Amino acid sequence: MRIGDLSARTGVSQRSLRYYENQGLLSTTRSPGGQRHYDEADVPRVQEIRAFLAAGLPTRVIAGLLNGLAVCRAAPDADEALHSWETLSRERSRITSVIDELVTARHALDELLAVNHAFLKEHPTAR
DNA sequence: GTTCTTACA
DNA sequence: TGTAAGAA
Repeated sequence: MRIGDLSARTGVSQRSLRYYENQGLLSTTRSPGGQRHYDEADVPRVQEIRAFLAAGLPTRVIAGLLNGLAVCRAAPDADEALHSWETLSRERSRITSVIDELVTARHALDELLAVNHAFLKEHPTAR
């Protein structure tokens, strides 16, 4: 499929898709005229890229993760897959830490909101 | 009509 | 990342 199709199917702009390719996150095949061609597997791949990007990972890291993912899928029991597996596992831990920090931040905000709510309850005219 | 590259806001 | 410009 062409870039317009992939864009429509993933909701990701053509601009971003070209950018992902430049960052080494996506590989494409070119038609004689120079047009990019994507295959079905690129749809879920773009979805993964979006998820990692949303998780705050820099494109450089994502490129490495995606490769590791490919390696593990190709030969789950190969030697090379072990290193990739560890890298992926490490990244999972990092993301878990970030989530924990976000949850903590949310708790803090909840408390501030609770205090503010209590204040307004005491002084209805304050607002 | 769709996509490509390059460049600018 | 959006958008514009000019070529393919």
